[in-house]
Amino acid sequence: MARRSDHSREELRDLILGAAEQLIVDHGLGGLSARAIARRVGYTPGTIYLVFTNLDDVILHVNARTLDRLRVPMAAAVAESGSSAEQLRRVARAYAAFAQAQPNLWRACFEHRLPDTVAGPDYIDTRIAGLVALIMDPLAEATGATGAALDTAAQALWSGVHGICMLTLTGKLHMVGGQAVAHLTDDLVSHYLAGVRAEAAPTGGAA
Amino acid sequence: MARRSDHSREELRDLILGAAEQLIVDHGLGGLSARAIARRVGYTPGTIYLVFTNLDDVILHVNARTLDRLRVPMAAAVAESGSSAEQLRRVARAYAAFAQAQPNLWRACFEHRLPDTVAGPDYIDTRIAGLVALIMDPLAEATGATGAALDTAAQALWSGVHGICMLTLTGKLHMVGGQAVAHLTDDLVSHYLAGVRAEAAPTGGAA
DNA sequence: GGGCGGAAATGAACGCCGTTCAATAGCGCG
DNA sequence: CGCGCTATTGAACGGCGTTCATTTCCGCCC
Repeated sequence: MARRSDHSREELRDLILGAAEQLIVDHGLGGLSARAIARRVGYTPGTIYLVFTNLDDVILHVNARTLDRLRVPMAAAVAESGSSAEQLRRVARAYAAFAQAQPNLWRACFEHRLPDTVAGPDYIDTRIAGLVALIMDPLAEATGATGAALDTAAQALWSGVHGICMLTLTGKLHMVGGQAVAHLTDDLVSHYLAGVRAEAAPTGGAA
Repeated sequence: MARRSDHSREELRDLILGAAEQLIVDHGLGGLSARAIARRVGYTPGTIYLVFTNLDDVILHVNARTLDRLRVPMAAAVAESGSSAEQLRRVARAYAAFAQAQPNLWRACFEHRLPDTVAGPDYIDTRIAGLVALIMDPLAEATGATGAALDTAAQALWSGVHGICMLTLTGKLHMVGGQAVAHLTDDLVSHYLAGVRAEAAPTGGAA
């Protein structure tokens, strides 16, 4: 044993992340373990700790990858032509579609909890902030909001769509008529935007 | 050892649930273990399995308790006088306030994942459905929606408020201006309702 | 070519976990 | 008083994250 550079440190890193990702895809976060990763890559558990500081570190890097992949369809949704409201509906649908297509990876991003004593790393914060940033321009255009009002709208709408995905995915939305996710996000985005606009151009009358 | 009926089965059940709840409150779901519960109640781990089928069973019963407690302020919020829109804003605030006051218990209800092969028990589904049912009447009144449209509105709004609570609590809402939870839920509820109403009484003009 | 320094990888170890179950210890009854 | 019954134990199994002394091999220098 003790092969020297069967794989470079970089290769080993990718190997481990790939194995971890596959384990999460197949069995969820709960199916991930250092020993399972090691088995998959043909090393021993100890080796993982030469490349990552601990399992949380591995998970966070898998999550970073996932957020990068999630960004692609979301960015595309904003890039396409259409009214700002349509763009926002499309982004929400893209988010929901990703969550449905890769439920275990998506959930890993939001269900993984690290010890209360340690803060999440910047490279995760940055990526999430980057996703939220995608909707700011269309949202400003669709609502006419600026400053703090725009921040509020972004947070409310983003959280709302996120909540729809989460509750739908985990089956914790117990209702008689279960609605399709895209239908729910469309409904939330459309009506929320209409509501903000209605407030901007206040009571009753035309113009 | 082997004390006979120091506690009745029923007392033991409550003892275990109380200990489990306190452990979750103090350290989150991750701080819960059969051994920790046993230590707290002065029994051995094996005893827990005489009363509950496994740890998941314990957690689910703690969650049922939590949902019962969550129901109280929510029901009070609907009972108070005020417009239906105000009632809905109050329910949302009550939900958010509970989530903030008991973050670990609230999160346990939604982050606990049982093996994919087994379905959640009815007594959880029933309780969640009961909570959602609280908002149906005011929502019907506030929006004028009925049937499937009402279901859609309930699911969208409920999920939205839930998402705000979850992302705020887990600190995964990465934005420059972090808004207070109550502000966000008020904003979402108000604007969503306004949007649905605006659609019902369609374009521009008065009446 | 031979040997050596240093680094890569191992694998055993620690203390935790959920869960099971034969063995035991104490109560209630005859 | 002693027996049977059952509530409870505690040891055991396999798995977990993590650490680190030990081993194994590579590349370099002589």
